[in-house]
Amino acid sequence: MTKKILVTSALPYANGSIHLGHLVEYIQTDIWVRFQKMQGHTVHYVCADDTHGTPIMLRAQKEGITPEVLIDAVHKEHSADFKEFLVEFDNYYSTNAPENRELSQTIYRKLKANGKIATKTIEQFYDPVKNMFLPDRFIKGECPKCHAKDQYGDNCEVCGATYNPTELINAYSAVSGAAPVRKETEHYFFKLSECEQFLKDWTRSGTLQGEAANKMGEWFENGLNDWDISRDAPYFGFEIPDAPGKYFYVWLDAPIGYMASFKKLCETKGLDFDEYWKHDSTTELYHFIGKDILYFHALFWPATLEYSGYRKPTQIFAHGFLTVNGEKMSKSRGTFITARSYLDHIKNPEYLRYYYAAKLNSTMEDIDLNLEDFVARVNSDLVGKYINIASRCAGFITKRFDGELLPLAGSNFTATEFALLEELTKPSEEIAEYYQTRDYSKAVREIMRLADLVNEYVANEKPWEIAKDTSQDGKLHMVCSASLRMFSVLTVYLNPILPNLAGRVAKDLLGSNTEFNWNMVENFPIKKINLYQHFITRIDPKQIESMTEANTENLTTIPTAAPILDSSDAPETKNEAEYISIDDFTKVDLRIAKIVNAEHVEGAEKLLKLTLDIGEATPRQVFAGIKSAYDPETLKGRLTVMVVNLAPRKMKFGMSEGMVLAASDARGGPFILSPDVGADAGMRVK
RNA sequence: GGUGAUGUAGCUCAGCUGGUUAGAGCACAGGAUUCAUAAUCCUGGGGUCGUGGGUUCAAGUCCCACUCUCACCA
Repeated sequence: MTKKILVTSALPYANGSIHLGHLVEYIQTDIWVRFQKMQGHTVHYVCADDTHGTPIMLRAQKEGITPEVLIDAVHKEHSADFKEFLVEFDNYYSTNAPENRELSQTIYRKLKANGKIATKTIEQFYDPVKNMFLPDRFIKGECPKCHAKDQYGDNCEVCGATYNPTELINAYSAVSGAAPVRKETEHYFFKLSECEQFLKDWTRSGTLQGEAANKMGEWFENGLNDWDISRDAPYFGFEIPDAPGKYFYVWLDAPIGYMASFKKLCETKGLDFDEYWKHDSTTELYHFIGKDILYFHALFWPATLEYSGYRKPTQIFAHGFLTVNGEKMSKSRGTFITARSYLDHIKNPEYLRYYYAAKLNSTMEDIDLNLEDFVARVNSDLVGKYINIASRCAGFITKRFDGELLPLAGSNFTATEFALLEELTKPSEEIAEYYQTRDYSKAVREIMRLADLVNEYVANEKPWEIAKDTSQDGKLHMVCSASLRMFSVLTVYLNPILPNLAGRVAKDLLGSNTEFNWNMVENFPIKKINLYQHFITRIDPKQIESMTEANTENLTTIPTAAPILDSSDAPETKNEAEYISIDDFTKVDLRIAKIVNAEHVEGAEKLLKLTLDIGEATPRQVFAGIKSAYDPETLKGRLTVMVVNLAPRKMKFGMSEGMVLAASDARGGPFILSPDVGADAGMRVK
């Protein structure tokens, strides 16, 4: 039975590059979509950039451009990244689109007509310099518990305490640095508290994974609060109808972006939008998301849809996070890898698709990208097992039989071949079920087991020996034909994961131009094969090394834009009378210093002991408070900038003969400086 | 702090409703082989299944406590 299916992946925020963590979801979804299409279903896969909100607005300001220009540039970048990773959206749109504005406002009006909107005056922090209300995460200050400086408004990263921004000591705006003031404002709320029964029923109706349903249970126990859906101007987003100066909170219009993207697709492809979104739609709707945004998709979103008269999602598929080498992605370890950086170094996106597939299941467990394992697994499974089958048999067929494969019919093969072919095609339904249930790791496991069987068959039949005896040409032809037919079966199985490779194999080797469908497991249309050429090469571990190195360097040499805020407007509020003269400046003797040694200081919480070569007879010893941000090993051999004529100072751990310069503020740091290429130890900085 | 998930060979992971000597792939060792960009095949070594209790004739598998890691919530 042909189904009509609409699939979405979560909308990436238009304020940063796609990285390997994002890709887990898009690859997971794309594999599923391709699989569904192979089953003959009608599938539409849509997504969009999530473009609204304060961070986008502030970043655009910082860069001196309009938010529209910013999100347009990011849209191009994201689209290119997805395309190269073979994530095949039917439409990749933007939440800042007319369709989304209209849908958001329509939905709001329906919610309001249904009595689900309330207003309430609340008190919020306000930045008197920037004249804007501040979200919690834009307020920083001293932790009321442990007195750590520069903590966010909601919790302390040092002691883990949680609190309200009002409790912060010496709170300041992360935007302007000014002390925030309390200010009243009227906000609009979605009365989620009235949706509890509906949501309880909905979440129990098989729409969520077991773990996700448990999580929902927790939320229900705590009781549902009304959801604040408005933000005050200035805000980059859509205005709320009949509420001047009030904008939809980004999380209201973001999921509606799924609908908007599909609506746009309907216009270009002539589809019926209502068929997919009307309240009693019989089509299927699936959202792939990360477990971090389950709250929005399993509570707000279905409630929004229900009370504005639309259909609800059929199912929500939440996945876990990505770790790299067992740890959270880290810029200092070089494991915060963008999609682009991966492409630059590893080139082949399908290796990552394969590895993710080999790790993914239907749960919300985190998956780990172990880079060594990645290399081993891709090289051994794809090159050593799968493609090797074609590689070791195709040559005989081309050289001895003019590329002709023996047809499946008749008595061309013995019971052995038929039995093995049967062995390969028999798990077709099982593998399909694994794909269907997003248990890709089991699918991959099974497919590789089959690849092992084929290699074993080839080893047993020894075509290279048969080939020596021309009287056995018939057998040689049979063994190689059978192997290649088995290879084609594996190719069909792997197609959702490796669409490009499978497509090239089908076209360039097996001479088939047919679109893949699942039935080709049984009868792949091959008549004559073409000359075998290598399709894929092994990953050299050095590529991994250079990738992590490049990403480590990125952090220290290029001041990559922190994904969040900016306080560069702050200087305009400072007193400009405090100029210094050039003479004042030249009093500071800055030199390029080579870090010849760096080590931990026993007993010191923040210090590293650096040995700095500035061209003097004996290197300087300097203690620098950069332990929190740097591993000493990574510093050795680097060039940086030091103040040479700072009065030496006796510290608890020894003399410090100068200081190294480093940048930091509320957004992070310290980041030490690096000179441009060409500078060398001892050069004066002026 | 509360809640949830997780902890099985060097690495990545399977182990369903408890049942013979705990599995796979990779890595490692030995052998075979040479068609295949050193791939393939066979054999083998390697785990007190996070820790400690308990239930049971029998527990990696159920219960309790503790602990590690991750996440969410306040």
